[in-house]
Amino acid sequence: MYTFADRDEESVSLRPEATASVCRAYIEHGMHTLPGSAKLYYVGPMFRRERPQKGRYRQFYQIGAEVLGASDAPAIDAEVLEMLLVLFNRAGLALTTLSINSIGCKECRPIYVELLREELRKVKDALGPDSQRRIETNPLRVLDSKVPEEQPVIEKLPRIAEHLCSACRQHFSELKDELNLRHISYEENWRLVRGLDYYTRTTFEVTAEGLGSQNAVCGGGRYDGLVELLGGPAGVKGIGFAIGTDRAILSIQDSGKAPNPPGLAVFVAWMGMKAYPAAVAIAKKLRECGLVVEIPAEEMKFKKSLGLADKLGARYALIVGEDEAASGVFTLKRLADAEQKKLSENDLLEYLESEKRQ
RNA sequence: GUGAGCGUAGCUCAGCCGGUAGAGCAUCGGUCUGUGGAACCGAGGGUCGUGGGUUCAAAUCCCAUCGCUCACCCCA
Repeated sequence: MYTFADRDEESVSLRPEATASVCRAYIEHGMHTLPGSAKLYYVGPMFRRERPQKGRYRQFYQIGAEVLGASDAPAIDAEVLEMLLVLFNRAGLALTTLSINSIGCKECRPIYVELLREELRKVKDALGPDSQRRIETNPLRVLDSKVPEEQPVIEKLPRIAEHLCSACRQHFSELKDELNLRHISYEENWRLVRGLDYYTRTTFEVTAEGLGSQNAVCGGGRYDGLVELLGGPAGVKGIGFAIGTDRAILSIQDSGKAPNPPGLAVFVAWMGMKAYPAAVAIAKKLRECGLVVEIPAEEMKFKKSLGLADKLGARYALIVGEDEAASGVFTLKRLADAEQKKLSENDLLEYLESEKRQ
């Protein structure tokens, strides 16, 4: 979290994420009295202080969703993941991998963490300085070390899946059943952890291609203890995710599947000042139909006009010369295949209206 | 916070051991006065990130500074 003093010496902090904020809103608005689980989402800018790198900016954007309520049914976790993957799919974010893990609860995790710490101490000499430090501060973090030399050592460490209590073990097992029910493919990653104590059980992450070393586009998990920790009612469970919007966009762009923005539909190629009034009039009517229209502000040579229409990526050129202005019959040219037809104003509007829907 | 790399035309970049800045693409005009994409010809566009230093002379060498990129750290 980035905290600093502003001009009035007031201490200001920039929010690094929104889950806690959502929990506070849940508490403040008494949402535990709402029927069923509260299903919430947010979109907004967040801030971090670290040096920027690819897909990791000091001001970044997150899209998040949270489910809060009395139930911690595995089906809720699975539904959250289902929604997330549907969203990615619709957005054209392909080649993603969903990793899941369970990090236990306040009963079983501390026991595992101690065990892990003891095992880490035995192999301390094989680890780098960062990991050595983390043995005491946050042993779980050693698991996501990227140092190549440490990998064989880490692979031999005790795994949390083998040390979950029976309730957590069952929850994780049921989660996998629920995911299968929804035909969601995933891989288990026993090294996927969260650093803070209020995180429980399910953790997950979605990674995508084209992002360098920062390849997670979404992270999330269960945080059954957080609402109570923040002063809310006991027994409220929660799960949610946050999408790194900047990274998701980078990955979509990289895959070349970005949807095309609505392009220029009609370029009004007019010739001669006698045709100009008719051109302006029809351009206005086309715009009223919701079409994106470009009309040159100054007279230009006809060849140049069509050339400009092409360069601007217009789908159609509407030709308005003296003949058209006099007869009221326009010439519409489709630029992709050079096919053109003559249409009265009404026919033109009708034709473009039907084209628009395709 | 740590490490590495990079700032030259709108974009991508070249510019060897210092000698007053270049290409491709893009833009604009012409060949071409009612039918686009091509080709050819021509034009415009730069305090070489900024400040200082060395030198007869600095885009080039030195120092500082700002910005950007990638990675580490961190990841609530």
